[in-house]
Amino acid sequence: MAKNLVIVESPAKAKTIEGFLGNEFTVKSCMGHIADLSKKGLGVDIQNGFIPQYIISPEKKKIVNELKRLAQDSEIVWLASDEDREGEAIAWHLFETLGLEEQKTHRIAFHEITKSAIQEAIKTPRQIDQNLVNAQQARRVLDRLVGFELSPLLWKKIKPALSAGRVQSVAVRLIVEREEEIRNFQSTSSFRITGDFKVKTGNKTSIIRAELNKRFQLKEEALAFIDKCRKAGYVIEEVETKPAKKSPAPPFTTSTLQQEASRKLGFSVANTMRIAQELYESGKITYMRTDSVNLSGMALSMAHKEIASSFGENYVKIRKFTTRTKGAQEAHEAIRPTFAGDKTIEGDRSRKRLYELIWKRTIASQMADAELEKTTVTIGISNAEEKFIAKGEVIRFDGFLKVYLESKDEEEQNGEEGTLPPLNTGDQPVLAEMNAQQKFTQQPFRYTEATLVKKLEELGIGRPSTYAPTISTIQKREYVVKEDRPGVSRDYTLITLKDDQITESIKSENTGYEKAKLFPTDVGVLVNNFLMRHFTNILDYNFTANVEEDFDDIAEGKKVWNEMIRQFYGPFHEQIEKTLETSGKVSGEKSLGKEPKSGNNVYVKIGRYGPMVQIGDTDSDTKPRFASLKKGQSIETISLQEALDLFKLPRTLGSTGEGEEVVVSTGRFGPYIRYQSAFYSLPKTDDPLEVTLARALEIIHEKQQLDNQKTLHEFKEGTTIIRVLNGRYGAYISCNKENYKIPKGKDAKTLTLKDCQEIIANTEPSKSKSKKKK
DNA sequence: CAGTGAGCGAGCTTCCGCTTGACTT
Repeated sequence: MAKNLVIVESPAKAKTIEGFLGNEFTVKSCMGHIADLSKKGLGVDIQNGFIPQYIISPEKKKIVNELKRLAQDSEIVWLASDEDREGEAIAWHLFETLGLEEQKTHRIAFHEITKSAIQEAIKTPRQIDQNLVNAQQARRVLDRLVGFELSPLLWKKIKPALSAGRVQSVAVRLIVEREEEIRNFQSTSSFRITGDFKVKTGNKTSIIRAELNKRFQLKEEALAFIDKCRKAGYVIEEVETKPAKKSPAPPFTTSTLQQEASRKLGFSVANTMRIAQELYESGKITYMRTDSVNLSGMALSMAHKEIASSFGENYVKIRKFTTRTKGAQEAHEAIRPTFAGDKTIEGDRSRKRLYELIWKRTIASQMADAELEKTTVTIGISNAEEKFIAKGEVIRFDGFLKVYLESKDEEEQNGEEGTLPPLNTGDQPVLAEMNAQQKFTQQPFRYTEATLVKKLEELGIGRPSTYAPTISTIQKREYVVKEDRPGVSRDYTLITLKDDQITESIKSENTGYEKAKLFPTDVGVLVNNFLMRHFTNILDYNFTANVEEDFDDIAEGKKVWNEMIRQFYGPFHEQIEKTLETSGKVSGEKSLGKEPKSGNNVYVKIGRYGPMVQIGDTDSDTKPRFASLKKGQSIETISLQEALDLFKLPRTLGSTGEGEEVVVSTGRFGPYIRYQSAFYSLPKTDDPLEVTLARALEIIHEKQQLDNQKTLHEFKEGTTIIRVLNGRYGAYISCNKENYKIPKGKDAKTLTLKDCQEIIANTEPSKSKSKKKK
């Protein structure tokens, strides 16, 4: 038995470190937090100084028991969780839970997984920093109080199973407000003038494109200008050449990796994290949940060597990047390849692509600046004040551009500049063509998952480990949806001057096309409005930044943690109580008009199961009728006619010879046909409002035939039916809605009734997802 | 996997931040 037990957070890390330390050391991982607040009630004793009620997380019990056993047999236990707030709390929970003794416990930390860093850490152990632990307790308790008091309020006032929290509610707010900006956006247009000029250099003629330094609001102004230009001459008044340089972006953090993988590879943030995890576990990259842009000395020298040997020493420039992110804790290195010499790796396509992205970004970050030459040419017009400006760019030294250039988000994009031929002041270019194109101002951009992460990080909200889960939570709660939306065609005016002829034409362009963008739902808007009205302070974009300052004070011992919580909780809880009393149920109800044939009122609102239409009032003699809105419909935009159309289902199509009714309706999973108490999904090509009895029977027949192919055997035994079915993972036995695996060595095709009964008697039914709850 | 929406009320839902499970219907 080793004399020393080292506990780190991640198993992959444990494996690496074990190799660095001698056989006197056993290295184990605790897999993150081992204890958390109890989920029964608030998990916080509010009456007695907000004392947290911790329990060992059920899924960690096994690990804790093993660590307990190992700790008892060790002379020294080294708590090597990350050096940040959460890591300190993990160390403290380990200390408490494993029943460690102070003399035999050392707290150590390292920011990079290298042999020297770890040996250095072992030489400088310290005690657990209780102030830092208290800062974490304050963070944890605050989040619990906010989440577990706001959410139940929403259940009472809006609908069940909703949620709210310090992070997710702000994420939803950003999306709701962006959508409002877009709805209120008024597009204006102006005319942009470009001129294509013929220039002679030596005996070669080339064309350069220049843009007028003025835009015209009105078509008439643009026309008048162009008309004037028919008689004009042009002269190059100035050629200005300036050197410029471009520098590489810093190495990846979690947030920038998610952004760049989204822009360059089209990955969702969850996908990026899943693949990065695989790369980490197989030892290809360093830890993927980090807010640091720092690279270890070893990484820098590896990068140096790689760049020098691939591109030459003049391409090397070792740089130290500093983090500017709010609240960064920098417990890890930046995300980088473990071995800079591995340009690529084995593995599937997306793993390879993500790895290469990380490799390029890391290498480029240690390469020389690119040196450019920017040229601006000013062309004067003989009969007008305005000037045409042509811009060009030449790369004199490519530097890091040889490897990698960071992509830009939509809002940052502007036109690329090409090269210009050599030009001289006094040259007289000849106009080949001039265009005035009507340009519209661009509406604000909707968030993608990745640009939302970027925004959250700017606001200091959320952590590398929570960006991806937060994005999926707000989608799971159906506050926002990620969707593609087709664009609309828009006409614009184009005026062209060519061969002394002015022509005017109307062209059309596609605008507003959206791919994988985040849109708020009706429920998202309603919940946001409710929270904004009653809990403005929690939804404030600066709320997190403000409480983080308090946490910092606690960490430095300048504030008492539960005193800070008490000051927050008093007014917060009062606001909860007040809202419970004063606010009625909120449904976002909107009147659409009246149903023509009955004269009853038609409403749209949020009900228990989401957005719905209601015909008739609840206090009238007849019961109102209800129908859910379809996917893609919204309270905001639905018309009276669309609302009434929702009541055309269910439709009875008719009956078959056996007197069984065929009914078409729509459910949670789309339109379906019901016949003999069985369900048949309607193909997308069929409209449930139009489908005929004949067509429905055809669909039923097709499905039945498909099922027959699926069924290998069918045995009837009294009332129970035993089937041998072909599933996605091979053949299995189905009986009384339970499924049974067929043992290896038996051929499904030759199974008899007796065989099946034996299998059923001897095997546990497979767990089905639908009934894992007690 | 598929009918819901008034009322009655039991019993359920929920936070953020650390980390990887599991074995497929």
